Amino acid sequence: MANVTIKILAKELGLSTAAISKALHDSHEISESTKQRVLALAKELNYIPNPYASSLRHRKSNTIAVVLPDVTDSFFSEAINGIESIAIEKDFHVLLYLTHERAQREETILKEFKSGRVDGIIMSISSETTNFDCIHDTFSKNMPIVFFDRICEQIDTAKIITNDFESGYLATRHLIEQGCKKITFLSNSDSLLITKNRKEGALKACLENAIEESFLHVKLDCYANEFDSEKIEQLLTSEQKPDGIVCCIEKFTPNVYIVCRKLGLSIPKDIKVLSFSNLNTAIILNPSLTTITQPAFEMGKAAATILIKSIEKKSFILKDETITLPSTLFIRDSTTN
Amino acid sequence: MANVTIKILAKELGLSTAAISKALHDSHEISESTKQRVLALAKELNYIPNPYASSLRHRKSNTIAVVLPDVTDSFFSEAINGIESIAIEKDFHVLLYLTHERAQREETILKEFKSGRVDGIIMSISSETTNFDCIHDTFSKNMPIVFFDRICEQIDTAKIITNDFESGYLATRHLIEQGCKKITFLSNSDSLLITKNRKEGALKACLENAIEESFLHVKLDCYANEFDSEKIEQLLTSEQKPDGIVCCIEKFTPNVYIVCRKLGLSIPKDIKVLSFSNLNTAIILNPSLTTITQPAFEMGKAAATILIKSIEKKSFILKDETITLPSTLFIRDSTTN
DNA sequence: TTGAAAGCGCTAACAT
DNA sequence: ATGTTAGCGCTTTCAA
Repeated sequence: MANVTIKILAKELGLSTAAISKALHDSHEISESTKQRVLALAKELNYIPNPYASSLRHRKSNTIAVVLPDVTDSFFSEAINGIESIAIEKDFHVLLYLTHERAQREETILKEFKSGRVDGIIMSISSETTNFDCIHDTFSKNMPIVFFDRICEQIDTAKIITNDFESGYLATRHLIEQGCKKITFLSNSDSLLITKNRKEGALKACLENAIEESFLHVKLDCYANEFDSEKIEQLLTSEQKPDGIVCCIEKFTPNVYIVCRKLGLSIPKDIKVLSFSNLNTAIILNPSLTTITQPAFEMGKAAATILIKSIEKKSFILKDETITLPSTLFIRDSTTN
Repeated sequence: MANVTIKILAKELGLSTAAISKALHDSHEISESTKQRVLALAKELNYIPNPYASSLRHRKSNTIAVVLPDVTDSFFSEAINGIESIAIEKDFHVLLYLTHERAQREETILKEFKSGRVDGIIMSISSETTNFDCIHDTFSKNMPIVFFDRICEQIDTAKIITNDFESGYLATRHLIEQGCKKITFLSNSDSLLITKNRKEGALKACLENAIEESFLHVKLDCYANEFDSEKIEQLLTSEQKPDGIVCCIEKFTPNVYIVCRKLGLSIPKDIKVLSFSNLNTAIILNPSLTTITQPAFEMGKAAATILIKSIEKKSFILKDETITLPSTLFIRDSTTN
């Protein structure tokens, strides 16, 4: 691979490597005629520049890292589409790293970025992450980071989020309007800001309707499926059995549906269920699932746009700035009578 | 970023850069005591090797490319998980490229790989791809490629697939056993081998039951949602209206369900539907969806394992070898009376 | 307009 | 056991 080098072109044309390099970059120092000759030969020999050689010189890799908890979540995979659409446009390459919701993995990944492998990072932190030293450390070493969705408040950089508090509020208010009096918030984390905000929003709706006494916050483990089922079953057979559930993450929905079926609980009659989700099967679930759908693609796009801008123009500095794109509540059968 | 270099360590310790390099690689040429000193300082100064410098020397990037049509498809996102699990283990990095089912994009992406940016490629070709010159070209330049699922027969390399013919056959036989007499195969491509094989399998089942006359092959455009809906509606209101549908790709399912609902067709009573899919919401659809589920994670794992082996040991040459992992038919309500 | 030379950071052959 | 040197492929002064 990559055998045709500038050196070869130079020898072939009786020019210096410097001249070739300049010609290839359309430098004004080089005459039109030589440029033509160089371009022609480059094309003929199928010259392709070695990206690592020029990375080494430039200290720029034209590569960004995308660090995510879970690529099978529809929100994240759509966000990747958004990121990729910009990367392609700006001629950037995308390294994908998955944390699988583990803080430990995240740390290892982030440390590696101090190597200069990437010019910037787009990330959504894991549900476990509580210590931000490592993130802060690589960020403070001049590595641009843009957070999206699961942001890290403590880092003074750009953040792309949705209106989580409001979404939690509207979702819960909707449940209450549909007659729910005992709301449970199925959470994926005790630490994530988005989860906290969604929960706070939910709680506000409960408070406004004086049903905060029965509000429950139940944390499930995103990566222990059977265990989750048990926990849901416990919940739904306990004294505190809710009549309305807000799932913080789409992954919980199948278990909730299945346990309800097993227990003979009808959705939405006995219990109403709603989830944050971007799944396009939501509409054909049984019953169709009311969702809060985030603008995943747009968020990815925004994150990539800002990140790449900050990489390309050093005058553009990532401010501690939060861009909020609104989510949409799609009301479907799982919450309506 | 990446400011601490071997040179700095060398100066600091009064050693040559060569000695540092060897010490860091635990060479037997270096005394234990200096190794200790070097390691200690490296740790203290937080030395992190520049990957591009060593890539340049070694002509090895420890990076693989994953080229996919669509990251939001549950099959592909699970496959990424499998690939990533091996990449992490073997200390490889993963560059993600999406073709969005466009041959043109695929070609551009593949050409770039001649630059030496990656040591190998894992790919699943687009539904449009009919010309393999470009793939062949980069493959013949000594770039290892492993195909999975949507393979390219013409290239003499390793391929990880599932038993597509058999799956198509079993799926269709199942439909016929459930009483279907007019089967339609909703296809995503006219060229993909997997699609052809699935269809052939389906046809075989029809032939065995003498209902091949009514067998239909309808191709939908993966990226034109409304258009697909129309086409499905046409199909379901035509003379040739099937009583059994095999979806080649999960993306078609929502439209099929929705159109059926719109037309007042009951699944499974009036029409039975089945799809190739890895969605874990299949079980809670209305009705729950019968699926052929491919071992996506394992396929990704297998592809990455083989690719990386061929990168690491030059003695291991990718043979034109096909590894077939079996899919599973999960029978659910969408096909049973 | 072109070339010579140095160097990005790391490594490997060949001294010492 | 350690150092010297050259070079991976490309870019960028600076000199011609």
